[in-house]
Amino acid sequence: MASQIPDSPDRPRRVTAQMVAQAAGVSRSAVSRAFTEGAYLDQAKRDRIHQVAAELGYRPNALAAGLQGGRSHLVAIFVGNMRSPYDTAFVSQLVKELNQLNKWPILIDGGGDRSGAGIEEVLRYPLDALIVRGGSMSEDLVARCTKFGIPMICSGRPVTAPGVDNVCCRNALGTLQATELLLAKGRRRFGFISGPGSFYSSAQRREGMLRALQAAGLSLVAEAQGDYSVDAGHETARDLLATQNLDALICANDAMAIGALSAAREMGIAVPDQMSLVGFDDIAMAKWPMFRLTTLRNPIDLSVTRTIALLERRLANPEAPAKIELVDPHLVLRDTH
Amino acid sequence: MASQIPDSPDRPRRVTAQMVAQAAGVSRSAVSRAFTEGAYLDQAKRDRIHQVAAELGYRPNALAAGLQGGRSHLVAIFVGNMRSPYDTAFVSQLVKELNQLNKWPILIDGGGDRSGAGIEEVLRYPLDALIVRGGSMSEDLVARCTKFGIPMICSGRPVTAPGVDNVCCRNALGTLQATELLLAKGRRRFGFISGPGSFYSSAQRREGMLRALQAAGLSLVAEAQGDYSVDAGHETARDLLATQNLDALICANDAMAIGALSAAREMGIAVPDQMSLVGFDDIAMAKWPMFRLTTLRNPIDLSVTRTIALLERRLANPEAPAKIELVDPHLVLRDTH
DNA sequence: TTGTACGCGTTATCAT
DNA sequence: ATGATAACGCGTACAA
Repeated sequence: MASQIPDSPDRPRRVTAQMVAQAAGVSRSAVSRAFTEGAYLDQAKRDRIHQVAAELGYRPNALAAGLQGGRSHLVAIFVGNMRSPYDTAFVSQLVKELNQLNKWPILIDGGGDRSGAGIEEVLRYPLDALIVRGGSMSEDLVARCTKFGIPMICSGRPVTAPGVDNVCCRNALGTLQATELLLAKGRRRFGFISGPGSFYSSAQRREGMLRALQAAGLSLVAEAQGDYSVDAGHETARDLLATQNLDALICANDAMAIGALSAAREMGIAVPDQMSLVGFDDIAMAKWPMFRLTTLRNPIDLSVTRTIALLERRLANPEAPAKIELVDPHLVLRDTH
Repeated sequence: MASQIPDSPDRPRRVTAQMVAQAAGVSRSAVSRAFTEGAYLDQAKRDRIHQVAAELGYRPNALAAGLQGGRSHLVAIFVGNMRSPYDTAFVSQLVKELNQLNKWPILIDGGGDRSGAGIEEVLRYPLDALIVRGGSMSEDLVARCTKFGIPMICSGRPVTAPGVDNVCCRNALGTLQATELLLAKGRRRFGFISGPGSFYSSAQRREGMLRALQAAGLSLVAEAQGDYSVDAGHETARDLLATQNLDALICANDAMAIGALSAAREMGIAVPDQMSLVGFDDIAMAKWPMFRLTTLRNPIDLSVTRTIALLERRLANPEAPAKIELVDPHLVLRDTH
């Protein structure tokens, strides 16, 4: 069939419901109904419309649909650090599950200075929700979102504002258990490599270890600070191990633990014979044959599932009270403890 | 009268230009102009409007703005494999640069079976562009995009369709150079670990190595196939090295090379003394102290820069002829060659 | 410089 | 079951 050439030759305009209606000899409303689940429409007419729409390549314009009243199906994801293996894995999983829900994730890199401006701009879209993974958001930005009635779900660092849902790992519980395990193995001289001072997860994980040590009447022998990267773990561990005689080293995350493991090997410190080494997160690398890192699993699947559940719950009932989902880490015993 | 809305009882509605206009005692178009760069408006009035807008928390609705005529500022990114370190790093960089351009990236996971459906749904938004990173797209999907006038820019596997721009690495050149280097070092018994048969990059990289070998009057001693993952590299290398006596092993990507390196060490094969090992991509892990992998840098910064440049060029001139940007890999000599 | 009026493409309401 | 019509919120040509 001879397809009609669009009116404007300059640019290929989008096919609209109007054009489909004209081509199929029906009204605009009929076309709209043909694409609306459960709308009253003669089956034959619906089929004809679908066929014509397919020929013309018509799809309802999501911008117009979102404007009209319902949901935009747009969900922003604010990612604290797109270079972190854990955050990356988390976001990958989250994107996949959102796609399956017909929600379309807009990514915002929370790394640079422009991250605040980024959120600000994305808030111009009527988002179905905003998901925050790690990083930190300013108070008034949070207030703005809740004021707009945009559901906010935070993973990692809990945000205690009215109407904000949270998914959070019991960080302290994890390191407490790990420390108890190492104490039971006879370890006494503990070191810790922390993340940046502002990191909630790092502070919590340190806290758990200290509690276990205190209960055993011990205190931390040595401590250093990194930036959650492998390189930082490598460098700080080398400094630490050069001056201190440790028999247990706990790192605030896996990346630094892997760097520390590498440093220990280079320095001829046998792991785990001479020293125990434990990380946190259980990122994919942790189980690679050359590392086989003993660590605490910070379960991504579960966290994402909970995040999605909170999202659906809040979309169904915007007035529901804020909820905080706590996720338990658990020990994964491999070859470094 | 008392028409109850079942779903949303008292959802806080967005602040509109109309409300700002009323609060500031001006017309609605004045508000619109106040937020439009270079529009005629009295400075005092503009200031007052901005102040009132800030108080009320007003931002122009991007959905309505996009619908009205101009660009939506939405860019979809189709990611072939969100678990691949290279693709992940590429996407991170791309997201960052798009954010800086005030373009908002919608991520589509190309991994699962639903990836086609995902693109189909996202096409309901009037996208400014579609960026494809790796993976493969069906012919008619490509045709649909170009028919809609949605600029398409592909990175990795070139798509030869009218109006589709490409950024592509000279894969064969890289492995050719690497092979020549190893030949010059006296290596003669070459092995190759390839990626999935459908991977364009893997086939090209294999091709470059074969050309160099052929020029030296040699042929490939052994070959195996993995899936671009570290585990696959580890397993296939172990099988390969158990049965073959190689003095050079080239892997189609870094992840598999790192797995192979680990396997070689476990088997007591000294790298690089007994055997040379070369990867491809130069992902962040390649330079970690425990690997220090000799590899071919597939420059992400440059590829992303080129991708962005192609995007801007096409937005400025939709009728421009399709362009393919070739990016040169280059040898990064570390400790495994 | 400013206000009025129209169109963007859709869905929902209301009569038929 | 179906067609006309009213929002949705914005940018802007046009008139003043």
